[in-house]
Amino acid sequence: MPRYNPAVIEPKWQAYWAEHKTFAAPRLPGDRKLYVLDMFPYPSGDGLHVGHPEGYTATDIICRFERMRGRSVMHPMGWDAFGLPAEQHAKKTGTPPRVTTEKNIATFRRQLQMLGFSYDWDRELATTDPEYFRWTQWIFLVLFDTWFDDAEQRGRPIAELPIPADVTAAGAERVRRYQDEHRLAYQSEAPVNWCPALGTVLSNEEVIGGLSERGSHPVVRLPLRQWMLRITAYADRLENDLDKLDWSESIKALQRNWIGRSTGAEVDFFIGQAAADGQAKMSGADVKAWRAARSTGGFPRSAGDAAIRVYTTRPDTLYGATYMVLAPEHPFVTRLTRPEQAAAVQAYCERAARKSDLDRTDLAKEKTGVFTGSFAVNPVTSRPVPVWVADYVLASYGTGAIMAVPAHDTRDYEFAVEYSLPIVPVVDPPETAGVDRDAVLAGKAVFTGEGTAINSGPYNGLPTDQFKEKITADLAARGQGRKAVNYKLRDWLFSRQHFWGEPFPILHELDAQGNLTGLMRVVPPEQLPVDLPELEKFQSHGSPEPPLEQAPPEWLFQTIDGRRYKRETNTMPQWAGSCWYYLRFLDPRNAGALVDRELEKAWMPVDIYIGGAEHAVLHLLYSRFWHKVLFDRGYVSGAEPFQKLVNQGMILGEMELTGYQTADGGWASAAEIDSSDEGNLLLKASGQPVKSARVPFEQAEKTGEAFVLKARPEVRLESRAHKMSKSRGNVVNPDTVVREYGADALRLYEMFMGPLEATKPWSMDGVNGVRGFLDRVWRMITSERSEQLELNPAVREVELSAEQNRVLHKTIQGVTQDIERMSFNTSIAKMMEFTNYFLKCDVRPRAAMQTLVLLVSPLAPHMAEELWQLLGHEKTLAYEPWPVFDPAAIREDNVEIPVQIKGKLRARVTVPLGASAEATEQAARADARIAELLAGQTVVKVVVVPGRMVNFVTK
RNA sequence: GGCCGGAUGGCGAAAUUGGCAGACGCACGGGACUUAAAAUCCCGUGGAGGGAAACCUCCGUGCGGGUUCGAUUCCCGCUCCGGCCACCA
Repeated sequence: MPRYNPAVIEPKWQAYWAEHKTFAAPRLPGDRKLYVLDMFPYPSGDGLHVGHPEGYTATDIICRFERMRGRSVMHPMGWDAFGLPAEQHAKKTGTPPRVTTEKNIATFRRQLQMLGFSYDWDRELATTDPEYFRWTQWIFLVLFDTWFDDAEQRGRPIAELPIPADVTAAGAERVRRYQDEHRLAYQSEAPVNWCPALGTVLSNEEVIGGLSERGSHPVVRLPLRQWMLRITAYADRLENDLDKLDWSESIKALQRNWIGRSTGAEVDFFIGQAAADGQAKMSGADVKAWRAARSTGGFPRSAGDAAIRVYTTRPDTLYGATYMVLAPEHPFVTRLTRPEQAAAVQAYCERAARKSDLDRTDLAKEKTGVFTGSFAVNPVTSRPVPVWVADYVLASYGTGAIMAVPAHDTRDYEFAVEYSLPIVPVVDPPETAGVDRDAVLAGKAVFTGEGTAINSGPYNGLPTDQFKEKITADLAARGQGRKAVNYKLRDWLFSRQHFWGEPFPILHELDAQGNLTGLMRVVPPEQLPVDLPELEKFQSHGSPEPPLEQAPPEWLFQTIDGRRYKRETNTMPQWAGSCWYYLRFLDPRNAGALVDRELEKAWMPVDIYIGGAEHAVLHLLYSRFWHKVLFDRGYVSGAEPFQKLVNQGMILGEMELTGYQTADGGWASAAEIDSSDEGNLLLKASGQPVKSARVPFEQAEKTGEAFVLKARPEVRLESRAHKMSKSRGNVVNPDTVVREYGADALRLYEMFMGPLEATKPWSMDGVNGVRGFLDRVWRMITSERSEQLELNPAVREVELSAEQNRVLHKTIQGVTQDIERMSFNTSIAKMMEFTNYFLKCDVRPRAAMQTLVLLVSPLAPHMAEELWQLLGHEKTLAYEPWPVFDPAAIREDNVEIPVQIKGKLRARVTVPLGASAEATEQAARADARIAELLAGQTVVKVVVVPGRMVNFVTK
């Protein structure tokens, strides 16, 4: 019985494609271009995972399909190759990261080529290649040279930044510093997670509960000079432009959520100069004077020393603000702390400083805080409100200070209960709110929804939304507040204390003593790339400084025009290289520009981008940000890089039995475990098999002749799939699958499992099933009798019967539509139906076989090429025209339609295609069974959808 | 807690605009071929009931309501599962 032999056929065609450069993309596309991009992988030491080929197969099918439909296709692949694992491996073994990386890339390349993807391998790139990261550094220089013009909402060259007169007057150095403060790439002190025991800086994800993920060593937070990118400047555009993109609403929602735009108001609470000095309570005269100054002077850029500025989304609850909270890092904390509270406040702030953000959120349940001893004035009630310090207020959001409204904010309520602070309800919940209204009005419960204003002076009776508008305007008129917008999005911390990343093209000026002056200069673009130096050792050096501090002096120091400079020793994060790789693919060897403008204009944007949902936020947001900067500066022609985005679902491990109950409701017992095959027990009960319930041997013990399940019989029969993980031992290796079933089977199976975007479990039996389909196609077309490969004698040069023609054209139509909709699982089902039908035909017209080979070729290209050759063609089928279906061939003369009585199916009748509603109804009434059932009934109504169904409604 | 997604046979799933629920595949059962097994081919396979049989009846798309001649599909209210974010004022 001949079976398709992938071990021979697949390498043969892979070699053919490589030799003929079958899938080389044209430099410039024709008038119908298609740029199809996969999220390029990080080449880890574990090799390819079965999750990778899922998205890659989907894009490959689209590319092969569209090439056959005459489109110019760009389909490249590369490596996101910087990353910490190679550096950690270097620390352990001394193997340089570049060596490890190249080895891993070689493995990934081999595995991807083994799967027969139609990449243009001449465009392969790696982010770690100096000729690549030269342009990553170049883009950093663009960011460094750009400021964001709020009025025009776009990035502009730093040379166009207006300099205030007082800055100009202060001299050239002051001007440079002013410019530095406005660049999209700027420096700032930011805390890092320093682990002294490991001698390294850790990412937030590597710190769990204040201890390192590896080894559980203490981690401390240290401020360090870091590079930041001003992504917040682009927050509005990043949010608004989502509307133009063909992305799923869920991914858009994820990005919107991350950007986290909210509108509300900023409000100033008077504290007075005296209070600010921690000396005495403010006087009524101070308040009056401050108010008078504000009502004529307007709302200043900053609150000044005499007021605490807060941000709130609920200005309508201002009358219920009974206390205030400052974040422990708030600059006013020290000044507002009275001597008698100083010890407590200082202790609290020190404790908070040691906690990471994660720790703070872990303790979300228990609110802690400490009173400063000072008071501020509620701007509308004029009552003094106590000022507290608590770590449930974050320094990094809003103004780092809040007005607390315990009646209408859950966190404030918890805090107020804990510290017995007054709770004043100011929103009357509507009847429909589903809360205990009396409790809310008594200050015994919290209500966070909208309602009607109470206890709010002149605003009483206003609904929440009107109240917000009115009070914001009133505060603005008095110079005590203004409308404000806030974002959860923070500026992007862009530097890492790692070796294996892109060096920054920045030099820091040194003074005569060798200290940083704070001034810097860029490495000019023509001197890029700044390559990584050779490092002697990768051992930890016991300081939070970056590894590049250990670089040889000739790399580290430079003298230019008589001044000494030290290189920046931080490196860029892994996101940097992946932010713009889609541009480089278009022109990968260009030594004069990151991408030729004509090529960029011709190929961009990416038409289809497929990858995992784990990059739904960060990578896609960062890429869009960089692209917008490049767009503002005129280097790319569009504002968005990825027009259509599809997220493939996760592939889980095989289903595992977690408990069992027999089909008839009884319990399986050891005696009823009937047979076993490799690695599994097959459960039987009451003579009936428990449908496909397989128990891995590890869950059962053999005692004598019987098997005893370790699982307990009172547990229901349940099976469940889990994420693939090394620790669970359920990771499927693509090499094994290809060796056993072939690349075409792996590709086909991953597409047949279910919808691309769904999460779905792996099943080796399923792989075997689609392999069976490939064998059936093979047998349908090739000879079963001869040793030599030849056409099956049933395949003959004959006309198709009308029925065969109908099956053929229905298949063409269905497969074409399904691939267009990316519904690959159903397209495969339709080809299976075709094969099931034609295998039963004693004569299989050659034309039909040839068409099927073309239809299956995007999914199973190796076998298709082999069959195509057998059918007498010399060249690859990669550019054969895609089959077109003939509507006339599909049309049937008669249609069978269901006849219902009161919505229940009672009969089927056959009517001519295009029969009128009357004719259809007559045909239905003429049916013997329907006539019988309708006899003596009163038909109230007849619903006829011609060609679809008939429904008689009786009384 | 917030946002998003999902729930259909023993399992993965299909049903494109509200119109014959379960295509296709797996698993399982029966049969053919075979000394035997594998492979292959044929038949059956949502549940319950009735019938010698052809067939027939009822129930059935997580739960409870609603709209409709008709709901897996639309609306309202829940339950459970998964993902992401999470003291964002």
